[in-house]
Amino acid sequence: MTATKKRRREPPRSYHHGDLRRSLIEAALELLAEEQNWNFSLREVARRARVSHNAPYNHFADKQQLLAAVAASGFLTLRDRMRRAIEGVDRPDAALVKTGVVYVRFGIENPAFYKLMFGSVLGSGEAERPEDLVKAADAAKSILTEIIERGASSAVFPRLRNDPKRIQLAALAAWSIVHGFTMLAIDGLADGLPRRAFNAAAEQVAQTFANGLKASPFQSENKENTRV
Amino acid sequence: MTATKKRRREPPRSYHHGDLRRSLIEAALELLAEEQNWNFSLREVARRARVSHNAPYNHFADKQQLLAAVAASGFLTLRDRMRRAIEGVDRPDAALVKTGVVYVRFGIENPAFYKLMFGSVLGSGEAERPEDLVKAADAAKSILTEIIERGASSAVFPRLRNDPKRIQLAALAAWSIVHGFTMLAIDGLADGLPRRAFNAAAEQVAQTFANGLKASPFQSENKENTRV
DNA sequence: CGAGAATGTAGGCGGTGTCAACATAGAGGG
DNA sequence: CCCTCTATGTTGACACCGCCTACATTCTCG
Repeated sequence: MTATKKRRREPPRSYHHGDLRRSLIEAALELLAEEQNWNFSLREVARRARVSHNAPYNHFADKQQLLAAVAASGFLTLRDRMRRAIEGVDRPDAALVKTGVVYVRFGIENPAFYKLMFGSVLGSGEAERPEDLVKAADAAKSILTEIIERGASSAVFPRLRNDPKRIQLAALAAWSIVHGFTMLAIDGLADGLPRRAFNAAAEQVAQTFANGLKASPFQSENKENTRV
Repeated sequence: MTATKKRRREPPRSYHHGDLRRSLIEAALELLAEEQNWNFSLREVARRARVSHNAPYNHFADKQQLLAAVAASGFLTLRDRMRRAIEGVDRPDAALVKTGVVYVRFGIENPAFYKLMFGSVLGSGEAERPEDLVKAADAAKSILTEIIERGASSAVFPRLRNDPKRIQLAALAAWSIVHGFTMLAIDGLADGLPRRAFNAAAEQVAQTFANGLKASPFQSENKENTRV
């Protein structure tokens, strides 16, 4: 163990690498940031990690698995950022807004990374999706869910009044709008905006959503005005 | 011209193909549907079109451009479906809901296709994005915008009261929530749902959104409760 | 300390994207 | 009507890729 730690701080000399798995993920992240897509070759990743073109196969079954690991790491850092953003924020509505803003900003600042997180999942009918990735995504989602649960049980979001089904739907809707907005912003399809006003717009979107949950349940037409 | 038409209905015999560009797009669509991803090779596309592996380069600068053309075609058929869904529907709120439902269904039924539409756009800082693709996406968006404009000018969506900025934002928010919901549904991240209830959930989401626009502007806290 | 599991390297195979050189077909002016 | 020009296909080649098998080195732990 001490040997491993040592190897990680001095330039990896020896035959064995120490923590190649992590290095590969980091190299992939570099390439992702540089080229803004994930068409880079697995061999190039290996080169960056100063390792033969076949070494990665000891850690990942194929390229797809590497990308999935990168994606998973993305969900985890996103979760951490959201978590840090709401430290010490007590009011659930304020927390929800902060979370949304941080989320959108993360996506806009790391467009390729963000797209990879959702894009690499594809193909997978359902089961092919690596468990780590699903877990990481759930971890990120759970931040939203927790906030909404908190608001529901403390009467800040009276519309949800502790109905677990409504809470789930509210979380899903929250994620939907924030995710959709982020994707459109990344793709430059949000033309209506003054180009630099993304932060403000993101805050408005998040704010509006929170307000929707705060409003007391009054509407008549549809019994399911639970969220949005 | 008549010669061209003839060649398109009998098995393409001659040296020249007639409408290879379209054939390539169709072949790519087939592969996309079969493999549920766009990792198929350009050469395979050429094979399906019964053409040498280099013929595509007479119509597309590279593989990316082919994919972009496929994506553009996707936006156009999506637009058509939405348009057909609201034929004869007069009330803007009802039209908005129908549009949303059709949109989500399209995404869920053609997950890889839908993801390609948004996924292939990447990399492009802004200008690399082929103009055709941008146009097609705008054409799809314009359906939403038109409905919302109609509702705004006919007082069905009083919150927007003909403020063009609010209308733009409302359209963007509408697209955001529908797009986000679709993506999450595709990725199976909408666990809260009974698995088959997507249609119902989609309708609820759309309905709620429309309701949000219909409600009269009453909220106090934030002057910008324009949408959602 | 010695065997076996982990983890690395070397080399090869079929396939890929793209380029360059050449072939054929259709269109339009002499 | 022919003859050239251009659009569109074809063939061949190159470097590179993903992934496989075989082999080498190191680590672990009984």
